[in-house]
Amino acid sequence: MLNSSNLRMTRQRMVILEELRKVDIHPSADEIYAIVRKRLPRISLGTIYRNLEVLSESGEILRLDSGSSLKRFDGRIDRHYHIRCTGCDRLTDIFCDPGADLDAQARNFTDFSVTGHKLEFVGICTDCQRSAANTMHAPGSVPQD
Amino acid sequence: MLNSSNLRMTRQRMVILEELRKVDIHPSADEIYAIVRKRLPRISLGTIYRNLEVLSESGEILRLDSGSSLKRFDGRIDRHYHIRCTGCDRLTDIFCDPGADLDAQARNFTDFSVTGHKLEFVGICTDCQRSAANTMHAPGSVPQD
DNA sequence: TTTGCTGCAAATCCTTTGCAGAGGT
DNA sequence: ACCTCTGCAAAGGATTTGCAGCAAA
Repeated sequence: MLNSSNLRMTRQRMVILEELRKVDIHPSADEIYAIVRKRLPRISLGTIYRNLEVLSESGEILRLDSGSSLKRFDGRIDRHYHIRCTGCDRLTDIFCDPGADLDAQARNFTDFSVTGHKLEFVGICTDCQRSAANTMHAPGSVPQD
Repeated sequence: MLNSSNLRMTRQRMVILEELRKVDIHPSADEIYAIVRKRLPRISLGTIYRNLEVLSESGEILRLDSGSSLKRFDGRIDRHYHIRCTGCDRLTDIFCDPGADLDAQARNFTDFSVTGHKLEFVGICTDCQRSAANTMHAPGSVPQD
């Protein structure tokens, strides 16, 4: 999969990927650093970050807690969800409630005491749809799905 | 609501709350700083952060992108969700699929082109349930819900 | 041989904190 | 008056980046 671009499977990249596939603790970059250092004592944290970036870009691993890195705040405290635009990172309210019994369903699959969930939709806002259409296609052929 | 604790409604806190209720852009701390500074030019970023903390603790506003602040990585890329323990922040896989048509439902409530969603459950893991029980109750009376 | 990758260290970004004085209640 | 809150500035933690040498292909 890496071969597709001009990416190289270096020893460091290999070990990071192997170790990440071994564990189920969903480690942070720092934890991965600690784990990988047992096999490659001279690896640097920068290399860890750069490879996690490459590997998640190429789909070999998942980056959790994604979306924008900075916290956002909402003056509305009534129950609603959000949808984030992958183009401009804008966050918009969405007042649907598709997950009425999400928690109840989850309880069948875990021994956690389930107290709630966080659900955020991802999509492309109308502005970004428009500018993508203008840049890449003849106007009017807006990609819908 | 603030009156409940020994909290004071200062001018700064007031303005932050007012401005946050006016906008729908879900601003970051920095954006709130910029907005509020128009009315209170001498306010500091530290004050913004401290008040956002107080206001979200007391339920006046919502803090989005919550959970742990550091990114985590997953070597499994097959479709699955996660559940995070509010006690120890541990992240665990959960292989249920309650949201088969979440995206489809969301499409009825937005003009975004919906491409997906991020769903994370929240709960208390068995370890933390146990230690809470040991600390706060007689053993055996584990709080279930 | 080419050029992507590495280690190192400095830089950057976002957020938190210590302190002495200001201001709610 | 009491004690929380403020502005300021410095510290903190996580992540990114510039650079010269190294090593996949």
